[in-house]
Amino acid sequence: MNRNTLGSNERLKSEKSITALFEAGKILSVFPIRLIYKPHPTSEKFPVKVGFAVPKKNFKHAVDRNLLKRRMREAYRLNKTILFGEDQNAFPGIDIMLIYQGNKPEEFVKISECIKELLKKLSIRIPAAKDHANRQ
RNA sequence: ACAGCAGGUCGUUCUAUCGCUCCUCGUUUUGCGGGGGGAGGAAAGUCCGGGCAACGCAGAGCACCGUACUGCCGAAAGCGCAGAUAUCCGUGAGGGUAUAGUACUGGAACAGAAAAUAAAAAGUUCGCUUGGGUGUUUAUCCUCCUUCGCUUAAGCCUUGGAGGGUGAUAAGGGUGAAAAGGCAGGGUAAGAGCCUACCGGUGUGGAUGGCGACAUCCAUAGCCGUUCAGCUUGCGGGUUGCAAGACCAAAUAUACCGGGAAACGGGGGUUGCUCGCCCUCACCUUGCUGUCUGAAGCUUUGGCGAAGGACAGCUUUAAUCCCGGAGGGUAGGUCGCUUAGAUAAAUGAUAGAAGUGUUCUUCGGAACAUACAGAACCUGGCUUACAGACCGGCUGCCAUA
RNA sequence: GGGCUAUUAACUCAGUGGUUUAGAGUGCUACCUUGACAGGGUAGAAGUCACAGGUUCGAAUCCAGUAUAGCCCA
Repeated sequence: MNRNTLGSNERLKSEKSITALFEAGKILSVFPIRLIYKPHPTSEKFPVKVGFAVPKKNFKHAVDRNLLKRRMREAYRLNKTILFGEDQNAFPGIDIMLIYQGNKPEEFVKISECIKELLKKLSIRIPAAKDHANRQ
């Protein structure tokens, strides 16, 4: 049974990893959300690490930025099994950053749909990467 | 009741499911379970303060910055409360703004005669005297017209006027943001605080009230100027800030460049400067010269190009040592840090119900909306944003009911 | 989070220590010069001095507020 938790262990926190992610990551985009990911092999129990960002340029007030980050985090928490199924320990390590690109705040339903679509796209790509690694 | 004035308080609530973060207990081990805590009046802007931390710390003077009516509160503040004076807005309840001192120095565009010393362009006046002359230093009046009288006439004399010259004047007019007390009488050729009375204001002395700023009254003096800045005086201020700072861990290479190592000298510390003092031979600041760079753009591809910026030399070389730059490495954790306490940063999401407001209504209800806004060391003020609700005061002219 | 700057013509910058005219270079427009360009010369246009307040007779300038852009820190 799955509790759909999202503790701090599943959060992307290392500044080093984040810098590497922005320099060498690959981009998927479903407006108004952009997803940046980079495979990052690790032996930790929670190999999938995710971060959320809303640019200050588009949203001047901290209230709006917090609201959008909370909605994105909630949408990811409820739908993350789309990416790696029930057992994420069998999954190779990956770093993900979700960035809100629009300049108007959207409702939770719209954000949830976007995140579902993004995670589906990502899950199609990742096994390919895994196979590529196995061939080497 | 309506319209308004100032002040104060509040600024959504409940249920279910799924989550986040901190503390604690138990089990135990990358966790799970129980219990408890988890945004604001402005958390915002960072405009003033205080705590705290690092640097620094014999002393004196100067500079610089801030501030400036009075009393009280306060750790302190450019804060608050209560008041004083002046001025503006409002019918009013009330609200806004300003406030040390003026000995000295400078300024007040344009316009205007003049902008605070002085002078006087137009205007006003031009008197006394038969005349000479005086007023007034030179000069001692000149020209024209009119009129009474005398005379043949020239001319003499008288009245009035115009222009010029000379002297007096700053009242009135006009200019301006601002024109040097107001009004009346006297005075004068015309005028003027030139003189006088009253009023206003200033200084000095006194009385009363008030803790005080100040207010009221009396006497007296001279006859009275605004504003801005410098300046002076009192008071306060070391600088930088929790990304301060302390400890631990991890990692790497010192390659290269520059400067210094004589000690009559140079430099540094002393919170910015000087003296004095101390220390040191690391460097800092300024100036000059030179080189490079330099946006938009132009170009015949050579260059041109404002402001600005950077570097070097003025101060020997090598070894060695020291210092600085540069390069390389690490960029993690704990404390600081909090009865909210995170560190890519929690305080939430979904569904339903209630409350409030607006609109529609078939009076059953329905739809929409529910402000400003999110802690990052703590804290006192200020400022700015804010749907609405409540509380008790006060005011009302044009027409309040 | 904290500490600081700036905003003036299409672009890059002056300016003012309060009033007279908001200027310079480049670019733009027109004309002259040339057989024609470039260059040169002459003339001209172009500004809510970021916004909305206050002080003042008068504000690009002084005062406080708002907005936008940018810089620094371990």
